[in-house]
Amino acid sequence: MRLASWNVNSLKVRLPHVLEWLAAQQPDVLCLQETKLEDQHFPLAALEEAGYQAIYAGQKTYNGVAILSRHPITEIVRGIPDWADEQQRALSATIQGIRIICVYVPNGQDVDSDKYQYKLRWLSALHDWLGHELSQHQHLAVLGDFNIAPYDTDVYDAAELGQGILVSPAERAAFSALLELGLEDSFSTHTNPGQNFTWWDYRAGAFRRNRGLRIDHILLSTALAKNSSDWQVDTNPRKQERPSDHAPVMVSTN
DNA sequence: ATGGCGCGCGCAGCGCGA
Repeated sequence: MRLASWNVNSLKVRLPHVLEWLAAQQPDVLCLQETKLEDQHFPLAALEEAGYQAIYAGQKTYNGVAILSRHPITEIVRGIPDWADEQQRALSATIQGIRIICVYVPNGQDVDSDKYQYKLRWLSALHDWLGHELSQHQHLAVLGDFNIAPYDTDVYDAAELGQGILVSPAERAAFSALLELGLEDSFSTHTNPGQNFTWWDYRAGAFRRNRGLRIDHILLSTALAKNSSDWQVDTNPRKQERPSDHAPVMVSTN
């Protein structure tokens, strides 16, 4: 199974890129974030034409997540169970025996903001939920935009970013706590040392200068990680006209 | 070099992302 994740920053605008990427890479599963579409506007027909089933939890203007799959999708759950959240940031389902969890972790805006506190609460709720899910599903994958760069090697300039959002100690501790549940960061498992960014600011030529961050992740349960291989980030979509600011990431499992 | 880009909304300019 090839599992992938991509923050598309508007599925309406990025649909041609998504269709092109699906045709080129043929993932079994693609988790999307920031679809920014209400469910009645989801481009289901075009994706089905491309050979993908889809489930989605969207809202107007902001957020929104979806899971595309070439295989049957069952046990669909919207949001984090028993945790009230008006923002559409989580969607899960079982595909080919793998529990797939698609997440769009809040950005946080600034460490002094209410949005940052919401981000930490959201991560805590995610932690508790994943603990339960891991007790139910041996083969589990969490894919998405985590808005956390786990290590200084995951940022273009650690000194410049300081202890702001995306790299603050509390966010990194929350990320580590997810791994301690029994999840492996598939990047760490398979990639040689070096920078493999997944996001670059639209401004100031950040992509051209490779001033990016690694904030999109694929976490695999121990049993699933054992037979996984080939973590990749595909920077080709980021080079196109009107790209998403994120690049898709993917990993293979058996 | 976070004032600089790109998105949605909605028709001007703002909130937001990371």
